[in-house]
Amino acid sequence: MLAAARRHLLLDRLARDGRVVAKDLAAELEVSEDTIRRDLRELDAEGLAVRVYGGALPASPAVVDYAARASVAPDSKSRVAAAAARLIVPGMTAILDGGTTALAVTAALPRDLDCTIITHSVTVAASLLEHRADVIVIGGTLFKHSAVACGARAAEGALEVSADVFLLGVTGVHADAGLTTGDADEAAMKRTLASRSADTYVLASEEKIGAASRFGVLPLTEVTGIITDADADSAAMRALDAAGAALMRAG
Amino acid sequence: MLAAARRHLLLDRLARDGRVVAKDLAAELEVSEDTIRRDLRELDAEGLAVRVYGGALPASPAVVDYAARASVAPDSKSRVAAAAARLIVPGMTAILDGGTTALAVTAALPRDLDCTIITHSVTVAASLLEHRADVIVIGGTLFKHSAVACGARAAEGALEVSADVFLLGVTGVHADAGLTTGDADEAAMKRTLASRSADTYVLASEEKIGAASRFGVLPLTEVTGIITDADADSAAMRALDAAGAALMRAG
DNA sequence: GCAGAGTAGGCACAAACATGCAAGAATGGG
DNA sequence: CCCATTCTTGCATGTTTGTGCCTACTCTGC
Repeated sequence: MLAAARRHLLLDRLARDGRVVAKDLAAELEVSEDTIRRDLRELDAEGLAVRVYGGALPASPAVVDYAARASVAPDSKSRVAAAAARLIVPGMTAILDGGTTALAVTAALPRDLDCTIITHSVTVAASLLEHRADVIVIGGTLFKHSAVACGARAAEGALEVSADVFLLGVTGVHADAGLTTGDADEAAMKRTLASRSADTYVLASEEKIGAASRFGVLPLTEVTGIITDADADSAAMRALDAAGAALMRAG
Repeated sequence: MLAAARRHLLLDRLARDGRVVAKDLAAELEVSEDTIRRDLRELDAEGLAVRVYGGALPASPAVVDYAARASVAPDSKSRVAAAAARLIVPGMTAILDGGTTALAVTAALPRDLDCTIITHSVTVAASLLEHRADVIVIGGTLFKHSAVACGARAAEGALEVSADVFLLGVTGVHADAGLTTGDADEAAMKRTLASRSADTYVLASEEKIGAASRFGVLPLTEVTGIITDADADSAAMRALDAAGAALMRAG
């Protein structure tokens, strides 16, 4: 194997796996670890990778985190996100809400999926840069707490789009209070987005079930489904079920 | 798992969950608690986390990026960015372009500065989340290469704003070709933004001087100033000076 | 102020490392 | 076509780094 081709492969692996282990690659390419180490040292010198003890990491920290996340046991948030990501199929147009669970959806979304994602969250948009999906950003005044565009201009922008599915993030899913969040403006924005989509699914990781915040977004029965991995036998889940919520099992 | 990747993961968890418990992470990553504790101790020493009894908490963001900045020599880009950031004074409304140099401006901007920043870049908007500044995002179709909103909707959004100063990023600053960039749509967007601002300054780090790209943005003489730290005696800089460009020394 | 969890420092071992060297392959001029 | 030069690779070397375990100490909640 040519040395240059090997370097190229190392960079490929860095991009794909988010890391390279000198020992493993040496075994795989049937060269000595010294050779791999030398390659990595040079890639580091060129700024294309970062040499670390045991191998190398990509020069871009974002890729590292992506890979690190994928290598550990998924928590409630990522299980819900993975289930939600499966709802987005090729050719579809989806609206993605802001918040950490929506961000987890972008991480769970296949990078080569051909679809259109509409979002009012700058962090969600930024994390979709590495994806093939078309991204449409809804602008407006940035609400710092959850990194989403809000206000009159954002609401106006939301009215100009429409989608097949809306993945809605909330802070509380409660049998009596319904779907709630912590900010009035944000609640209005979420309502507007829901009205622009054929279907709406709620991203409800464990800690949201049974919780309620100050501002109502929608009644439980106004959404297509509530994606959660909370224990179906818990009191809060039974209450939701009794209230007519369309609970969907994640993971 | 590579030790360096584990550190990354710890930082990621700190950012996501707001805390790290040594015992839990040791179990999750299948290493001893000692190892996690050592990692946390080092992150603390680097100022990237704060060690507490039982685990660690995130360091204040201000300290974190001070630590990050201190570890690298300021390059041309950050010198230009620092000079540009000084143009933004309290009470001002500034438009920030996309690109890595504009991103460096956000890093150079004091976190407690009271101002309004308008941007069509999602990465710039995301990095302003920790700042006191009001942020207005211009939405539209995301142009992945430079992480900015482009297209008809973005142009429309740009026409609705106005500002005191526009910090313009380009890929080429050339005596004959003027200010240029690599995409036609982006060039048009930059022109529109310039028309909405009283003053326009160009972020021209070293490597841009004397370079030219395919699409023209503006003639050299149409901007208020060109901020650069390139050698004033170089041929390219002399040519720019002769062409009537208002060169401003950075650093 | 006591019990139990958490911690730092020391120790030992294994893995990973840089370095120098020599053999072999590729390259380039004569 | 051949010889000199350069580049690459693998190996042996002594060194450094990361890790787990142990012990003595410290912190926290009751």
